[in-house]
Amino acid sequence: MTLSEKNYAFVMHCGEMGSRWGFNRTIGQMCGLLIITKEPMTANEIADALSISRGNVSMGIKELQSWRLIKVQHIPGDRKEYYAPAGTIWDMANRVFEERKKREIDPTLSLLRDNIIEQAHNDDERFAQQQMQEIHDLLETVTKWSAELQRLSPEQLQSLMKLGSGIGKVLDFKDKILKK
Amino acid sequence: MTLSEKNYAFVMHCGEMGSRWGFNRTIGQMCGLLIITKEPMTANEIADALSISRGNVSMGIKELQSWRLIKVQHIPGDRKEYYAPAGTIWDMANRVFEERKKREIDPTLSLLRDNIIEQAHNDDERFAQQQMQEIHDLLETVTKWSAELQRLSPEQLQSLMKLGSGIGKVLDFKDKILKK
DNA sequence: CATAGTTTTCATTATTTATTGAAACTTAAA
DNA sequence: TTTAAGTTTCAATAAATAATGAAAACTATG
Repeated sequence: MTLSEKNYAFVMHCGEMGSRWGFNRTIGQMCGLLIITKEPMTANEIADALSISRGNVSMGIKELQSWRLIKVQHIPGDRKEYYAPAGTIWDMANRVFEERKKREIDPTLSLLRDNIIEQAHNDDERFAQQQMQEIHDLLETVTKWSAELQRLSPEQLQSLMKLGSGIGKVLDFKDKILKK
Repeated sequence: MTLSEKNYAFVMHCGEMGSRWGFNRTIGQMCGLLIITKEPMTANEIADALSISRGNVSMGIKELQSWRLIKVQHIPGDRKEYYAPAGTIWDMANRVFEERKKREIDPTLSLLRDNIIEQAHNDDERFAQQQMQEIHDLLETVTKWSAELQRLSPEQLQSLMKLGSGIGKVLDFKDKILKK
């Protein structure tokens, strides 16, 4: 199978973006390719479609699996492994978020806590600690919130998403109610 | 000035993370260094503190300025330029968000729109377009929301942040009100 | 307008990261 | 148990990215 011009452009774009989302170009391309391809693909088909080596595909698959972005499927009477996206677009976006949180935010929070609990010895250290505290609080808020969003039911989520500029109004509303 | 062990660890960590947030290791270190240093620093001080070349610092400064993360200050009677973070931690986080949106999401949205408006010629293209449409909608929602958050007053923002698990309740509440 | 302090540029070099492909490994079926 | 279809590994190589530092370009000041 050969990609149409538009689809090719999309896959290449995923490559460019991929490197900004935590994996490298090739892996981004693989991900994009699997997303726009209706049928699951074999490793060789992926290699052909992207003109990359079989070994490279194998490594990419391993990586995409570690991000829980693709799943393996089997076809009866066929020994090859077929790969497909592991869920909807929304699922995948969530996975990338979760995974990046695990790889970036969590270690950072841990380092910040280590630094903050220590007694500051002088003014410079005191200032540095204040700053780290701010970063820490910000990251913790983000963490709490992302966990919160994932806990919402799909209906609530949709409701929230549609809210848009209404969010401010709802907040004001809530405050008014609470004051009573 | 030489960094304390803890502060050094923080700066190095910023370096590691920096590469995941859109800039390279050195630039991440520079950013971290400026954040935990109370007084604005000269380019030479930065170079010394991080043991990197003067030229490298110059390039890093340019990059950090393009992200609007640092500002220049002058001291009367001193020809050197002094650099400091451009705003609070929250401001900086916002900038990184905005800037990444501009560099990653916007071009992606544009490419997706180009592909979606085109008439699909066959089933494969039709499927690909559906998927792209989903990505498009997701990204647009994210975009709308981030714009929304930036429009909130600091008080509203804080109120929202404190809401935490209350968000579900407020949503349900809102729905109930609307139904009446 | 010459100078000295300072910053920027950019060709070269160093480092890091990604890719290849042949060999090793795995496994279902004969 | 052997075979062959398929997958993975990893040392070698290629490609991309970052860092250096000397030279060029600025720019306040006398």
